Amino acid sequence: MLSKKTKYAINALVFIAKNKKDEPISVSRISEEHQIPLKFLETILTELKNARIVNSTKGKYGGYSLNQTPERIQMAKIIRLFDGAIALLPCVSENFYGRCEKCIDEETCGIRQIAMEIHSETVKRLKAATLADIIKREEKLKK
Amino acid sequence: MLSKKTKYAINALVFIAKNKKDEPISVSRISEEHQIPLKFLETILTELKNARIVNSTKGKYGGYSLNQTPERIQMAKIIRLFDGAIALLPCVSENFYGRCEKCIDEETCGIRQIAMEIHSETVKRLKAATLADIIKREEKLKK
DNA sequence: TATAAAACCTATCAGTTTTATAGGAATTAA
DNA sequence: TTAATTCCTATAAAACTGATAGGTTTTATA
Repeated sequence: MLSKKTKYAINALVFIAKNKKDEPISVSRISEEHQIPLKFLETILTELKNARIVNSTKGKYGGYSLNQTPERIQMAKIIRLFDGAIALLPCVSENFYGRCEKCIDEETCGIRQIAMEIHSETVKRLKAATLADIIKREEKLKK
Repeated sequence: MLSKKTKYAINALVFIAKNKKDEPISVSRISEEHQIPLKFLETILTELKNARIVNSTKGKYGGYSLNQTPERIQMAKIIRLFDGAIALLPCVSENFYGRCEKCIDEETCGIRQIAMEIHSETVKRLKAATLADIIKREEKLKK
């Protein structure tokens, strides 16, 4: 399951992306709109900023805006940033590889093979799921 | 990521299933073979027993054996037993449904639609992944 | 130049979950 | 009777999650 942090991050990004004027959006604005605790959301946006997904404008009338086009912001990246590995097992993870505890032989592990297949399928979909894609889906669903 | 509990459970089940003679297998035997803490493994097998996946024989020379054929024991079930929902979001879970916090409209949520697609694909694979399937895969990989 | 609204910084913390450990009671084959 | 086992109940350390607290710094604008 995705953590609240990841879900809040996705909601915030969708909210920022939907804003057509190119003025930055403040944390307090997103916080009110989505009922996300202000201070918690602040740390989330700081992480997104450190990952160069958004950038910030300081001072009055400041806030956050996207640092990449919505087409380039993939859910795979957001999830990895906040929740870590997407894989079911560390031994099939691309970005957070690790051996399983007490694994006898990775090469002949049956459950590993299954995890690999699920992983590649899931990652493929989470890379296709960009901010732009999500917004397009929502527009379609609203009709 | 799967919890250690789930991984230990799968390892234990594979070990029990591989045993051809139909004598039960003791927890201590699995614990030694797989380096899993004895008492921890005990609680895992108790849960598997409560879920009617294995059954137990008490007393000397007792232990655990499968309560279903390896063809009927699906990884989906084991994972749900120890880790809960397979889905990325509670709102697309079959067995552990719940609304997302602060969700405005489930029907028009874009990330939900993506989570649904990933969920159905993943569950399909985790249902096909039976104990028998895993063992067959391992035999193939050993060649 | 004062003010208000914002990001930025650092620290803390409560609750839950995960991963165990401890010590025995009951059961059963030999 | 003994040894090996499951079964039962309680406890606990460590890590993680979700959040709060109290400011400092920056900047647009009246």
